Amino acid sequence: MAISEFFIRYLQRRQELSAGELCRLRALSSERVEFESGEFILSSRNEAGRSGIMLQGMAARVHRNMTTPDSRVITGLYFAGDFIELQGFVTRPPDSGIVSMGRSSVEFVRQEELQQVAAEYPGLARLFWMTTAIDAEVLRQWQVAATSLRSSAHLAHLFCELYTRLASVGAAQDLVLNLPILQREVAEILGYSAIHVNRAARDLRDRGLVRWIGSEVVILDWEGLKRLARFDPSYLSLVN
Amino acid sequence: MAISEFFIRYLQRRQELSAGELCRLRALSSERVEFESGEFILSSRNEAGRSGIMLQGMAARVHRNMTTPDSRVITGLYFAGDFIELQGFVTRPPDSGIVSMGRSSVEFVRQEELQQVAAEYPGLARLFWMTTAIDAEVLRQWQVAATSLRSSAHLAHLFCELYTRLASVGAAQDLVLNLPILQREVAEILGYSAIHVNRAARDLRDRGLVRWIGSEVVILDWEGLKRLARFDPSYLSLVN
DNA sequence: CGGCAAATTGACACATCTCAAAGCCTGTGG
DNA sequence: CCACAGGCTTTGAGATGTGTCAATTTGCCG
Repeated sequence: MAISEFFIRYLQRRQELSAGELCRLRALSSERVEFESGEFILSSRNEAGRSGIMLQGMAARVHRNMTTPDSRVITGLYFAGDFIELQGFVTRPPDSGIVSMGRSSVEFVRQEELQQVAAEYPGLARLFWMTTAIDAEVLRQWQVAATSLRSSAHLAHLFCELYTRLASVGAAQDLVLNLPILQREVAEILGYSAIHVNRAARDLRDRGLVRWIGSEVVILDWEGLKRLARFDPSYLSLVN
Repeated sequence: MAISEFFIRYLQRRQELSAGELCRLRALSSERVEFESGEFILSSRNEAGRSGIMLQGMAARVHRNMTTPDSRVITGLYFAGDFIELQGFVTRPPDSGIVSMGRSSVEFVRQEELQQVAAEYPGLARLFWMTTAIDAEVLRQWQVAATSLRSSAHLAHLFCELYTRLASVGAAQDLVLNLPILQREVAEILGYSAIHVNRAARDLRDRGLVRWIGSEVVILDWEGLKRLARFDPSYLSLVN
């Protein structure tokens, strides 16, 4: 199947594409796959040598906790338009991978073919490379937030980032997010226990900033939330 | 000045280079600069549009703490052979940058020229891109360690990583590291207070694992240190 | 209605931070 | 060679943040 316009539209969030580049991208062959909640989208082995682009839904990069192997650590989140495992040249431990959070739909491209496109169009190579760099920059900001903010301010920062990212691709609006994610999974992102996430969420509720019921998160006071989280979206490198 | 053989040797740690690639790399022009302890190697503005390769010494990527602006957060360390600010397409806040830890020496290359080389040699483009991905992978592992390990085990993990990285480029041997770094700066890496780093260091000393005096760190029991830190070096993607 | 998983709350233990003080090292000036 | 000053390290005590365990409540789904 030909590659979807999603892919192209999301690339254009970051950089203008020439006519030749557009044409070459449209000639890529791809395969769309739907995933159920909790399924592995790409395992650490990445046997098929594939890269993926999120079309719908949400996915997380999970690692095994080093001391309690039954719990996990999440080091990245991916939404519509985000690349996943684009590179494929990093050796990863056998217990990390990309997991679908809720239902999701992913478009796969063979890595060889991407490398081929990158070789033909240096501008696209640069764009793919930039994607990896932005992913790393988001992680850096997570680390800065983790050491700078605690409890509810830290959770507020996550909500600010997620709303900004989702709104930028039209997957959220009017200060409402749909996050198919449990408190336990938020804990795996922030490095807290699930119970502490619950307390942080209660604090945001008590302050009248956020209402979080089930998978629906409603931001009641965007300015107040940003202020508490000291949120500055520039690290997301969004053009709009 | 022509580019140093350091650069080339360190690239070959990660991937074989063809004769053509070697030739093209040797034609790059570069400039070597020495830095004193604490000097900024690259500011967030990166005005000169330069990338750097560490030749000697140590550097850290620092960010401003979000709540206490006089303290910092360190999200990356760079040693001989490591690229710094290779990409240059990520917008960073004005308070982050690369700082020399102790004296260091850096080789600068103009980013345009690197992009040019990457456009001519897709294999090199892939290699540069891989460098960014490995940098991110190290940060992911830091995050996993930060949520999995505490206190002395966390510090032990840092020592294991640093010794492995430094030994792989010949900048450390016989279980001795020379780290021009204060306890306060280790705290900025691990996300602890300096006092807590001191207590963690005392614990490692009491266990007979590490002796850390001034800038000299001696690993007394490598196997024991690795066991405590649950260290697995595969995330560093080192070939040797 | 029953059953299960998740969310919520409380009590307590442990990890880590902050503040304060003392000890140590090193460079400087007499 | 000594005295001193300053910054770093070390240690202690108390405050705060966060984890664990247990119990209850809520919400969803059969």
